Formats: sequence, C-alpha cells, structure tokens
Amino acid sequence: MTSSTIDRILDAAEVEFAAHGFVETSLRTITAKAKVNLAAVNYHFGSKKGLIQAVTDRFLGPLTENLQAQLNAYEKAPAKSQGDEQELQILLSILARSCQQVAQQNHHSLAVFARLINTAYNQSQGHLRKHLTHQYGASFMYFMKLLRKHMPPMNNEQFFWRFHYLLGILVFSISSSEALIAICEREYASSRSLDQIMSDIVPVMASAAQAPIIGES
Amino acid sequence: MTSSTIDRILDAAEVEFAAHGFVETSLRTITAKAKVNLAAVNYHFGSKKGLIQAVTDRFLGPLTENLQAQLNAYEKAPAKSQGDEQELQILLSILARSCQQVAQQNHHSLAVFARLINTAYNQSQGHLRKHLTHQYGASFMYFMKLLRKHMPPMNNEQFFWRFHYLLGILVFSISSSEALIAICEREYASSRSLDQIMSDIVPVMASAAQAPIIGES
DNA sequence: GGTAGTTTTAAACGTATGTTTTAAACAAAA
DNA sequence: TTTTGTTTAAAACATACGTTTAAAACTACC
Repeated sequence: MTSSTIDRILDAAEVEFAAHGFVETSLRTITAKAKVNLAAVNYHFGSKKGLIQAVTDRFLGPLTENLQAQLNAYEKAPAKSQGDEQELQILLSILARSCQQVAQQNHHSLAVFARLINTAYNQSQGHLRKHLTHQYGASFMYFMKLLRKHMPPMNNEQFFWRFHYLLGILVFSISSSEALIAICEREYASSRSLDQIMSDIVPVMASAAQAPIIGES
Repeated sequence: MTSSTIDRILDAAEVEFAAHGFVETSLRTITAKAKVNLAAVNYHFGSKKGLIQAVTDRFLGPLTENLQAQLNAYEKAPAKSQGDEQELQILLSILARSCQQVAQQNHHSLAVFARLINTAYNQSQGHLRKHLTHQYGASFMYFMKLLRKHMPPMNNEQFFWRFHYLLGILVFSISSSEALIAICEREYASSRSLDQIMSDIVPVMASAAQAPIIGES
C-alpha cells in the first residue's frame, strides 16, 4: 500500500502523456488525476524527466524480456524453410504481439509508448533517446539481426535506415492512432481497434522490409 | 522592407520549430533570433497558434500548387503501360520531388514541415490537424486517387489506413532525420543528406503500398 | 509640413509551470 | 510510549511563458 502512490502516479502519467503529450501535460494534472499531492512526483521521481523515464522503463523492461522469450521460442522452432516474406511477417508479428501482451498484462498504454519513441527521436538534444538506446539498444539488436536475415542484402548503414523506415510505420501509426481512429469513425462509420492496426501493419512492414536496394552506399 | 519583419519571424520560427518543437520553442527565442520585438509576433500573427499556422501555410501553399502541376504533367504523359510498382514509384517520386523543390526554392525546412504534420496528428485536440485537412485536404485527394489506381483492391477504409501507414514512413523519417543523421555519422562515419533519404524512401513506400490486404473490412 | 495610419518599442500583466520548503502524519522498531 | 525514518500535505518560490498596453517611431499621402 505504501508504493501505491508511485503506481498511481505512473498510471495517471501514462494516460495523460498518451493523451496530450509530455510537454503539454503538467504535473498538477497528473497528481490531481492520481489523487496524490503535487510534491509526490518530485519526491519519488526527482523531477518530471525522471517520471517520463520511469514511465518508459516500466514498459520497455517487460517488453524486452517478453520479446527475448518469444524470439528464443522462435529460434528453437522447426520448419524454417519458409519464404522470406512469411518469415518477416512472423518476426514482425512477434514484435507486435510482444507490444500488445505487455501493454495488456501491465495495463500500459501502447500509444504513450509510441509517442515516447516519437518524441525521443524528434527532440534535437534527445536525452531521452540516449537513455533508451543506452538502456535497451542491445536488447533490440538481436531482433534486428533476425530481421535482417530475410531482407535484401545491404550494408550496415543501409540496414540502419531501412529499419527506421519500418519503425516509422509503427511509431507514426500507433502514436497517431487516437486521431486516426477518430477520423475513421467520423468518415467511414467504422471503428478500428489498436489491435487491428497492429495486425494490419505487419504485412505492410514486411513488404517495406523487402523493397529492393537501389542506390549505392 | 516593411514586411521584412514578418519574413524574419517566419524564417526564425521555422528553424527553431524544426530544432526544438513547437511547445518547447518560446516566442522570445524566435523574436531574439529574428532580431525583432517580442510583441511583433502577436501583432502580425495574432498569437503563437497563428504563427504556427502561418509557417505551415507558407509551405503547404506552394507545395499543393507544385504537386498539382507535376501531377497534371504526369497525367498528360504517354506510355502508361508500365507496372504498378514502377507507376507507384513515379507518383511517390513526384511527391518527394515536390517537397524538395518547394523546400529548396522557398528556403524552407523540410524537417519542420514533417514535424508539423507529426505533431498535428499527435495532438489530441488537434486544432492544427483540422486546419490542415480543411485547407489542403482536397488538394491531396487527387494524389491519393492516382496512388490508389496502382495499389491492391481495397475499400475506402482500408485505403485510408494504408495511406497513413505510408505517410508514417515519410513523416517519421524526415522529422527524425536530424537525430538519425547524427547517429549515422557517429556509428557508420557516413553522412546522408535529406535528399538521399527522400530518394531512398520512394521504393520502400512503393513496396509498402503494394502489400496484400489480408483482413476483412 | 502636417496629419492619419501603420509599425515598432519597452514595459508590464496575469498566469501556469516545475521545484522547494517546512511541518504534519504515519509506520515500524526500541 | 518514545523514537526514528519515511511518506504526505499545504504553501510558497522562482521563473518562464503568451499576451496586452501605451507611447514612440516611422511611412505615406494631402
């Protein structure tokens, strides 16, 4: 019960961050929704930056573990003689499923995570991006290595860019999902869940991953 | 000379917005860099929101004109019996070239434009997104219509999502280009220009556009 | 040259923010 | 029960922001 304050802050912060962004969300809004005193954030997390990183870590920690476990199972599985296209879809599905599982099990918002990645890359000085790559970069290297096996031959730099092009599909779609779903409902009278979007994205990313390399270095 | 104040504000705002985002950039920073009085922004643009929209319009106005002109030339051109893949690449190249041309001719920052689109979709209330779709949505409908001709058959809703998946590649890559280029230089000792990225993206987007539709409605 | 309209300037306003402080409340151990 | 360390509470602090104001400077026209 003593740490319920911390959890309530993290929960409220996640929701508010996902809905309005990091800069636009004030600590007063968060503490009010969490029914917690304003000073609690600075007491438990040191600063607003610390809170943002804590929100990240609470998602990325379980995610990297979950992803690694599923990748291990994937590697041990037999029947690997499928096409690259299908193999890519399997790998990307694993990533998607990992995100969804972690989000569901720990009651996290996928949108806030995507938005966090988004702003991490957009912030020019990017203390957040450095924290993420330093903390979790290695965990994703393994996934990237597996992906690359089924992509056209290219050098490291080309793969770096190609990977981030794929990442763009995921990050933009998820972080904009709220707005896109709203438009979709108004325009086509049809609602689409985040889970559906995650499924839709897989073949699109797989196709993009297989696009031929044209330029040199 | 009388409107040089307006232009200097727009120029400075564009650079600062691209470097640090909209919320993080203060009017005092902008007016200082523009060597203009603080009140000038509110005098000429009404508010900070007005300034942001003005920065948008200064890019999107010429862009839609340029794009429309190039699309007209494309439609009049002969030899349309190429494959869908190639046709998609042509269309996407037109969009990329349009962006580059407008950015270069009018000395605009492509990154700030991408970031603007990005934040427009991420902001939950999204006054900016509404302004953009209301003002320029129709201009891009034509382009989307041409694209769709060479994509797998799908209904309107599916196309809506697919198009935004493609948009994600473009928007994320360009708006994160500063960070990605920096990483690339540090990691691979190789610098990549924004123009190269724009070229690289075309076949990737074309591939993503052609990915098969799997789910129903 | 004087005048009307426009633009620029310097200063202040009001507000919202992250953070700090100081004391009170609480929990657990001696 | 007293004491010790930790957590919460309310208030204030310092600052940065967007915006407004009112006077000065400037421009162009009669």
